Amino acid sequence: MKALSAVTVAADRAPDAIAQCQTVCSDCNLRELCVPCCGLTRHEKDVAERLAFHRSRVRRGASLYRTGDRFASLFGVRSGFFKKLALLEDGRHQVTGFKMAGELLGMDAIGTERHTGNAVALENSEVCVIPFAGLQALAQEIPSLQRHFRRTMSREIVREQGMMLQLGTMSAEERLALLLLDLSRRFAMYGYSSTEFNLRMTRDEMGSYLGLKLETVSRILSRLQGEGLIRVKQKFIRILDRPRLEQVLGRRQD
Amino acid sequence: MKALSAVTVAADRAPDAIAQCQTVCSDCNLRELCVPCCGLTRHEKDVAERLAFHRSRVRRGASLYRTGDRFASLFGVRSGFFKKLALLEDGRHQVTGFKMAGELLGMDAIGTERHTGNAVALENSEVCVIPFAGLQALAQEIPSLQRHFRRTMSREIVREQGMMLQLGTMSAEERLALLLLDLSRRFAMYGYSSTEFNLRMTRDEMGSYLGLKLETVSRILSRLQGEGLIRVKQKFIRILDRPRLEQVLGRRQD
DNA sequence: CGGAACTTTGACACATATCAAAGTGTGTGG
DNA sequence: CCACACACTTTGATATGTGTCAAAGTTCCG
Repeated sequence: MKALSAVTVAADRAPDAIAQCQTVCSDCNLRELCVPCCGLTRHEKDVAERLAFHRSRVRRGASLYRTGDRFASLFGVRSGFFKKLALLEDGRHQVTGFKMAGELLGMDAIGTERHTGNAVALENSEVCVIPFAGLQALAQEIPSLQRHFRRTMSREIVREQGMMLQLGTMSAEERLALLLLDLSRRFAMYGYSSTEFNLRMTRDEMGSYLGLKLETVSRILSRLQGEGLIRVKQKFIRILDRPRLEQVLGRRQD
Repeated sequence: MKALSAVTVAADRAPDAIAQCQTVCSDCNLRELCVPCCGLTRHEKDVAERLAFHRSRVRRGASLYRTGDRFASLFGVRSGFFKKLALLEDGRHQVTGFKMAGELLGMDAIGTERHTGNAVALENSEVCVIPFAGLQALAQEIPSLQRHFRRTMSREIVREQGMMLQLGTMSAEERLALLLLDLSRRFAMYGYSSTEFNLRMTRDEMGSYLGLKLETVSRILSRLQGEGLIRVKQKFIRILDRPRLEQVLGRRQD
């Protein structure tokens, strides 16, 4: 895959795997989501030495992986922004999620042999490639890692399923509020501002994710701005009145 | 849990676990979905002897498990019909799927410690209780079982996610066609008629699953009947023109 | 037989999609 | 550096699908 051909920067300054891993993870914003390096004891970290990591750049518009690709690695997003796509049988496709720096990509494929969707960079990005075979071998020896990993994976599945479930019963306004608050929370979690951020996706991509047309997305954003809940200027979003934005989600009692 | 208190019939005629398991599985319609008993070699079956199975009845309207219940067992549906429910934070709930004889229930909880949803019997049913701890121990020793199990689980997740994904972009008519064809396919898979069957769920439950109101479900069924695609009489469904019903799903080209 | 639960159908309201056109921003090549 | 093309966004007018409310019909079961 072209996107993964770039020489890793980390390899230059860190000749052996563990040093590299430490370099990667110490100043890395993957935090608790970085499965192999966090929550391990000294000894376990030694064992982790066997895992070979490397970084890789993905240019805007390039795919990190595609539907049907053999599943070999997980990807930690070090910087940048991705969308996940599902291809429907009839050739159309739908955005199934967004991933930002600090989050893991590729878990959709665990259990199957192949990736079940595409991951496309929405801006020039950098990922940490985590070979799954090595990770699994490691997990055999370190039960805490096994647990951590299973928990992360299932949380991911529950979160995404819950999201999709809810979307089915929500109005367009509720969907937008949910997306904005979700992005806000995640930006905050990884150390960015929770009240101002730039959307990396287009209205069309938001709509695809939320099950709305791009015009509807645009209209609702304008409406939320008109009501003083947010400020919108193209891709820039500022949350002006979080409580009321949360109320949009809260006021559904049937 | 009340629902699981019934004395197992199988235990009476089969004193030891393996004999019981064979009894259960040989005339059981779980087929390839019955994780522990299928695809095992002679030796592996011996190992499987350790797994204690039992059967249990669940009366119409009773819960097999509830949200938050400690996850201890998987359930193979031997006979009957279940709906799965998700409880949304605001107290409302939504049908997330239906399970018929031959299918597995409880996989939603794997990875977490607790069940993430309810399973309610829509008619008097019988399940095969599969203790997960034993299953997992067994899987440690039998790699093929491990694989089989992971594959079954991930297929389940992919199928359900795909379903929910698609629903988001479909019209009411497409949703109904999808549900009818899905049920038809599954009835056929387990040896029942694929062209005539009785729905076990109400219009309201179909609607909850499909993201539609019960009146809409009723109207669409009437419309499909008017067009000669199906015959509807209350809960009875006969598929009259499968090709055209499939076309309802196929004619979505954007 | 009577009541409860479920289903069907109609009239109407409303949210979102569709179609169309103008506006804004961005990158590229001259 | 400008100009042009292209991609994306906004807004309006209108169409359409589904929800809502209401009432009558059906089936089931005590």
